[in-house]
Amino acid sequence: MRDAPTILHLDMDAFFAAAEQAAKPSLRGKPVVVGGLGPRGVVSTASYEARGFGVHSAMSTAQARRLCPNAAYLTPRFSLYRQVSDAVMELLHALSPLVEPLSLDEAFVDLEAGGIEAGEEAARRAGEKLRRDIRAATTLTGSVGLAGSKMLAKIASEQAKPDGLAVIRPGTERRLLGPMPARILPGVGPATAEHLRRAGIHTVAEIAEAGEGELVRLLGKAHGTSLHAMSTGHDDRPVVAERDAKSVSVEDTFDVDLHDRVRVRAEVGRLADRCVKRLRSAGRSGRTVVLKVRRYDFSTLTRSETLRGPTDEPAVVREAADRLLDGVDTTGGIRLLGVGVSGLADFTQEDLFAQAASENAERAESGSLEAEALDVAGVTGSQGAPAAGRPAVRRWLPGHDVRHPEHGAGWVQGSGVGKVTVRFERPGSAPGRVRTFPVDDPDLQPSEPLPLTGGAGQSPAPAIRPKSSPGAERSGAAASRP
DNA sequence: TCTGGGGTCCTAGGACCC
DNA sequence: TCTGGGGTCCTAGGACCC
Repeated sequence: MRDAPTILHLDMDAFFAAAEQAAKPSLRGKPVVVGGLGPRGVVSTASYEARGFGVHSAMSTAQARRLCPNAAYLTPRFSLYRQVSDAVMELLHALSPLVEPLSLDEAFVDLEAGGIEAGEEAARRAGEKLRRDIRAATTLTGSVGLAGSKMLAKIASEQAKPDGLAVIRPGTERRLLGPMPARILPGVGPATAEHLRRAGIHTVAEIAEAGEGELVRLLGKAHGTSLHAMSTGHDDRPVVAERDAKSVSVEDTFDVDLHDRVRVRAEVGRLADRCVKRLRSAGRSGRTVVLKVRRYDFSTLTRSETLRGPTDEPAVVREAADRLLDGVDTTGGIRLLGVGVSGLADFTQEDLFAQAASENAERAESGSLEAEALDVAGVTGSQGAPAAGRPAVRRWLPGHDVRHPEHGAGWVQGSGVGKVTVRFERPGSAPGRVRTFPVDDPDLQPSEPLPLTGGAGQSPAPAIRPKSSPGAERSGAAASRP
């Protein structure tokens, strides 16, 4: 707890959806939903326009379509979000060396460690300047919360949304928090809220009144003590710079439940390989292999095995996952499979040789954008990956970038019955026109996201990273429907 | 066509060791 | 041959977060 609001929390507004609207002029001012588009997909982010129809994160995409059939439904493009995120994080580091990212679009900053004067006015000035800089560098808006602790800074940014800044003045926290529902405290999810409700506790003030002993009895030692402290406004957690990951995992939900044991085994093998690829690219190895299985009825189980030492060998992880699968009953159908590695270590000496070899192999492989497009979608589903030997049909994922020698840069609006429709526009352009092509048109090529600023001219080459540049003021936000 | 994917932290029980 | 009290590691599950 600090007596000046020197902890800043930044939260970008509707991040994925806003990035898509910035990249696609025809979508500005329109409902946009980013998420999984398959039959079992869920919403990652809904634009504020879509939220007006009741669409929100974690809702099934099928339900979102019922609520808002006219929204643009797009698959996530993490390379774009990472690009924008890097630019934002760079601005945060300009404020202070002590930055704790929570996700691509959210972070804490310790202003005190950045040498910013301890007082409300100085904090406000820093926060407003940050918001201006973010808008200039990315065209996107972010909301800023300022307070004397992490918890309060986060609550403040939530109150500031969208596109605002809020300060919680030290000394006012108990009065402010007291009437709020218990759910606003970090760590109170659906289960804990229900638990508390059954004990007659609904608000933050009631948590404080219940007392630490009662909360520990209700929720356990760790949860109870921390929750009671939070309810009285006490939170001494420091801002800590990014920590090393403790586990790496990949998982796939299938469009249709898997029944064939052979197929299940094959999928586990693929997941193990993908997991190891990620492990290696992070320069890590791990000791415990975890298999995750979700059955047809959504019941979920995990099985794990700890090896004698850390590994980053695909064969070792695959075989461990395979052994774990032996002990799992798959009758009735499998909805999801996952493979993870935990107990991470940095590389051991003998790993280094193998690592160099595998990285060479990976570099040779990484040339294909199509491969990446398939991978990013995480689309396995009923059709699954194309069987070896069969030519892969190009999949045009809604929202992803393409390039055409005549029409230039555009994005996939939809595809089906052998056709793909593309809207030709780019971040700095006016809303563009739609054209239709055969799915196998050789002129149409998948492409990388263009930067949101700086590349607004004719230059076809995407810049490495968008640098601070105001760019042309956007116009024509209310353009024709897609 | 209810319920993604990537993480973190905590709890609890059993094995094993001293 | 009737039973104690740790500590650490491993496994499994659950809650939560974005």
